[in-house]
Amino acid sequence: MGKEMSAEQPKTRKPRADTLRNRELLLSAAAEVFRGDGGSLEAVARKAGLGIGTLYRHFPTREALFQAVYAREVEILERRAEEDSLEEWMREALRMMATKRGMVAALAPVFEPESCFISEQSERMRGAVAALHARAVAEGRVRADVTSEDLMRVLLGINYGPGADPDRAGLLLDVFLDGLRPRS
Amino acid sequence: MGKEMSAEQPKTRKPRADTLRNRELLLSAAAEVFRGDGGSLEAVARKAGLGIGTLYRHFPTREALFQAVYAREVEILERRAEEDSLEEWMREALRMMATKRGMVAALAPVFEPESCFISEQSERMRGAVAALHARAVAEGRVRADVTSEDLMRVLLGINYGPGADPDRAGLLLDVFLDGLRPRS
DNA sequence: CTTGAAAACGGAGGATGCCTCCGTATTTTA
DNA sequence: TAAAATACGGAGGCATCCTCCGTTTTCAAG
Repeated sequence: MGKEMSAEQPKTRKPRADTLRNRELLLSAAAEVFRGDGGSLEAVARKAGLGIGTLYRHFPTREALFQAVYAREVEILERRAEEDSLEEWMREALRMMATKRGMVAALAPVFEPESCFISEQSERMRGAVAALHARAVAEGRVRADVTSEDLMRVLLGINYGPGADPDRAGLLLDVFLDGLRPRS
Repeated sequence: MGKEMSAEQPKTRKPRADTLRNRELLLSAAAEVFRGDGGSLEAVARKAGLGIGTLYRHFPTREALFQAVYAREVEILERRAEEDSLEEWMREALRMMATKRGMVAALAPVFEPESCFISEQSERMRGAVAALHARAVAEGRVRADVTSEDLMRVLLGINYGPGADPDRAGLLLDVFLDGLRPRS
């Protein structure tokens, strides 16, 4: 808080090339390893052809890695939120999550309910849901006492909760959405 | 299948006293350790003042231990299933689960979606839900395409899924139950 | 191009947890 | 009380986590 007064341009070096390259390597390795349900962090580093230390420097925690892998998909969802209806969108999200189910298992070891991966960076995702939710509420299409975060909860719960079955998730979402309509 | 023909009384010894005592010690230690979210099996054995080997002999797997701790609560639910309505019962189950949320986190490390703790021994719990569900379907009070196992999934999902919030679970269940009524 | 310092890499190693195995101790039965 | 049955304890092999620091790579100033 003392030395650097000026904005932020003067003292920044260009980011090193290997850093960016390795980050990419790690992300794709992680996606592949985690897809197989239950890979270790060391396995990720190995598959990327990098040291374990490098992995930890890029992604200090399990969650950080997970979120980074997910980032791109979230962006897509974010974009779709502008044209889809709430129901369409939730179904789309459902499909997307189904393909990555294994990651949660891999994530589980250090899972803390508090700093859950819903929060933090995926603020953007919540933003997308919030927007859709607000619209739907304004149009009187959904109950007002259910929050957009509740929607996330249900989505994640039927996908990743204990005993979740991707084949049933669609139907369960249908039921929930039915119940979501304002009381008649 | 060859030697012992008669029922099961003749060749059974009396169960050893230490076995029963230790089983109790382990169960209460487990309940306490797991409540604190994220305890190790070795911590359980330590708190019980017993060797890790003893723990494993009593409860060969994480799930076995978890289920044993839960057994009593399940019995209660089983009993209530005979007098409660489906909705009342699910709310009761909700309350019960809320108190034990940490255990799922502790269970997670070896979590296999397949041999999930829903299945296996807690067959009885599923039986209870199944009975309630069958009754409700017969009376035309719920959609027939949702199975009793789906009900468990939702219950567990909104309680233990990522981002679950015990304070919201009740409302979410309400919504789901609303949607569960047959399409008009 | 050279060069030195900033930045990043690699992986050894300490810590912890899982689970098995078997020598020792306890309990039961005769 | 002694033999047989049963249970106990915890060392040890293996896997993973994560940190720490000596070595290597990259950048940019001269």
